Amino acid sequence: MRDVAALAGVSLKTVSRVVNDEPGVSPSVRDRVLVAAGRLDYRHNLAASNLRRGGARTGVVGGLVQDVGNSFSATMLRAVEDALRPRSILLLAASLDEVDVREREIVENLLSRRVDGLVLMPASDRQDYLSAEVRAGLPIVFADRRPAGIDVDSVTVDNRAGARAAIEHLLAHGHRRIGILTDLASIPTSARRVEGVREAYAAARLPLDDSLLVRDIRDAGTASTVAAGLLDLDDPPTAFFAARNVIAEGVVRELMRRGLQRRIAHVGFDDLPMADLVDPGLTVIRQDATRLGECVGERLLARLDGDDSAPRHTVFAPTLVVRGSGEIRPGT
Amino acid sequence: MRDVAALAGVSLKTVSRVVNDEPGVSPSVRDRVLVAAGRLDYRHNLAASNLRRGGARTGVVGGLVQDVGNSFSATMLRAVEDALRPRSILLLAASLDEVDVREREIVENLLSRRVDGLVLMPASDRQDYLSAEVRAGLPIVFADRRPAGIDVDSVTVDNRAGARAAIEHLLAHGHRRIGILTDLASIPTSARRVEGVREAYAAARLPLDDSLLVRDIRDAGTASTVAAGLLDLDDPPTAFFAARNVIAEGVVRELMRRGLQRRIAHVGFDDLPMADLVDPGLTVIRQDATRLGECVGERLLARLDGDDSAPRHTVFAPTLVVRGSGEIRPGT
DNA sequence: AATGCATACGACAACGTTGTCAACCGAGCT
DNA sequence: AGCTCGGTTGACAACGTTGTCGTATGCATT
Repeated sequence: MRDVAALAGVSLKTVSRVVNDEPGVSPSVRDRVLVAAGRLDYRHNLAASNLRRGGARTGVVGGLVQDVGNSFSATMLRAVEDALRPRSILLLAASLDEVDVREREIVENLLSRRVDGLVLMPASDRQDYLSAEVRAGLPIVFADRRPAGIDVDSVTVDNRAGARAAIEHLLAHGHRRIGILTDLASIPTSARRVEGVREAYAAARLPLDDSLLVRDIRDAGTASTVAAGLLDLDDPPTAFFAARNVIAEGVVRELMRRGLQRRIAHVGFDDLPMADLVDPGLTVIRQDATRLGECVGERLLARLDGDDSAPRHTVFAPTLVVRGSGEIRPGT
Repeated sequence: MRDVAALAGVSLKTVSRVVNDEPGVSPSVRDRVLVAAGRLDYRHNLAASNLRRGGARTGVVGGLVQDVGNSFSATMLRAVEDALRPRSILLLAASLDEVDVREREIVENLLSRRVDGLVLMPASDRQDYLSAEVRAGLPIVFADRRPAGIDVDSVTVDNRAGARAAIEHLLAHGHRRIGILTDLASIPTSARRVEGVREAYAAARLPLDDSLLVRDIRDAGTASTVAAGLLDLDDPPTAFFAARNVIAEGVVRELMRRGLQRRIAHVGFDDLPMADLVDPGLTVIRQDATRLGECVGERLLARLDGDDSAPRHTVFAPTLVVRGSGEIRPGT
C-alpha cells in the first residue's frame, strides 16, 4: 500500500479510501491510485484490515463435520454454505472422523483465527472447552448432535424415534430376529439409535437378542462381513436394521451377493442417493440433510445478527420411506 | 495480551514468549502468565501474529469446487484435506455451481485473505485474472479441469478417452442409435466428453445422429425427462451414454420406471456409490476422485515446499467398469 | 575485587491497515 | 479584503503481535 501511495503520489490514507470505496476522493486521484495498484499487483490485505478495524467480523465460519466426503455431511455443509453466501461468509471446512483430539485442535485453531462462528458436528463427548467462547457470545450451532457441557443452539434428528420406527416397522411385519448393525457406541447419535431399538422391543414386550446387535461398524466392507457372520448363524436373522448409510450399503451388497435381497428384510437409517433404484428398493428412515443444514445456517445467521435469546434445540423427525426391502415378511 | 501481561506482572514480550513456547522464560513466570491467560480467557490472535511475522504462511488454502455437496467434488476435497492435515493447513471450501462471476469473487476474497494456495475446479473459461498471483508464485492447482490463460499445475482425467471408450463399448455391442446426455456445453470437461463421443463415431466410420445428443442437462430430474423424450421417438435409441453421475442416475430411474433396464443398454461417466447394486449393475467409466484429490494435495504441498519447476499436467486414465448395463445388445 | 558470561526479562519498532482530526484549497459570501 | 464553507487530502496513532537489541541479575572465573 505504501508503494502504491508513492507511485500514485498520494498518501497512504488516500489509497485506503480508494480501495474501500470511500467517498471524498476526486476521480482523477482515484484513477491514479487504481492504475498504480494495478501496476504493482497490489492486493488489499484483509487480515490487517480486520485487525485495525478492531473486533469487526472476519467473514469466516468454521464447519467441522464427521467427514467432508460423506454424503450426509457434505449435503449439510452445502446447505450451510448456501445460507451464508448472501453475506459472503466463507466456510472453513474440516473432517473430524470421530477423533476428539482433532476436534479440539481444529477448534482452537479456528478460534485463534477469530472465526465469526462455528458449526460443529462434534466428535468429543463433552465440549466444555468452549465455555469461554459461549460466554463471550460466539455463535455456535451444533449439527446432528446435541452439545454436552455447554448450552448452545443445536439442530438434530430424533434418532431414537427414527430407530424405534424402523424396528416397529420390522416387528409389525412379523420379524422377531433382527440383525442390528450400528456405528461406534461412543457416538451419541449411534447410542440414541440403539436406545430407540430397545424401546421398540420393550414396547412390544419382546426380548432383544444382544447377539444380533453389533456395534462399532465404521464402513461398508465391515458391514458386509458382519452381515455375513449373522447370516451364517444356525438361527440367522430374518431382517436387518442398518443404523447408518454406509452400513446399509454393505448389508445390501452382502444380501445381493447371496441372492437374499427378496427374502431378508432390510431397513436403513439415512438415505442413499440410489436407494430407490436397487431391487427391491431400500426402505429407509430418511433424515433430510439439506433441511438440517438450512436450519443450521439460519440459526447461525440469527446469532450473527445479535439474537441472544436462550439456545434453541431444533429436532427434526426423520421419516420412514417405504420402498420394498423393509416390507418383506419372514420366511418368504 | 496487554491485560495478561499486566495481570501477570510481566511485559508483553514475555507473554508472547510463553504463548509461543519460546525458551528463556523461568518456570515460575511461565506459570504466572498461563494462569493470567486462563483467567482472562485470552486467545492468541493468529491474524496479528501472521501480520507481524511478515510474509509467513497463513495455514489456509482455498478449495473451490463445482459443488461441495456432490459426491465427486466432496470426495476429492476430502482427499485434499487429508493431504494437508499433517501440516495443519485448513481448507476454505466453496461451491461455484458453474457460475463464473462467483469464481472471481471468491478467488479475490481468498487472495485478500492471503491464502497459502488454491485448489480450483474452475467455472470460468479463462483464468487470466490470476496471472499476477501465478507470477508471484502462489501455489495453484487445477482439479478436474485444465487451466486456460495461465499455466499452472493441473490434475485431470482424460475425458475424451473415457467418453470414447464408453461409445466404443456400446458400438462393439452392436448399438447404432445411442442417446447421449451431457452437461452444460460450456464446461470444458463436458465438451471433451462430447469430442470423445464424436471421435468414437468417426473412428468407426459411423454417422452421429445429432438429434440423439442432448446437452445442458444439470440434474437427475431433467435427465429422466430427456431420456423419456428420446425413448418416445419413433426410432428410439437402443442405448444411453450418460456423461455425468447425476445424469446416469436420472436415466436409470427412467429406464426402471419403464421396465426397460434389461433391454436398453446404458453406460455412465463417473461412478455412483451404489452403481454395483442396481440390477443390472451400471457399467461406468470410473474416475477415481480420491486418487485425483491425493494427487492435487501432493502437488500443492510440493509447491508450498518451494518446488518451482514447470507446471505439471497430470492426466489420469478413467477405467471402464463392466457391470451389466453396458453389455446389453440391441433388440434384447 | 574485578571480570566474564549465561540467563531472564523488557523497551521499542514494525507488520498493513484505517479512524480521527487537522490542514489545505478555491468558491461564494458580506 | 476578509470570511466561511464544502470538498479533498494528509499526518498520526492504533489494532495485537513478534524480532531485535539492550539491560539487569546471579554466578563462576581470574
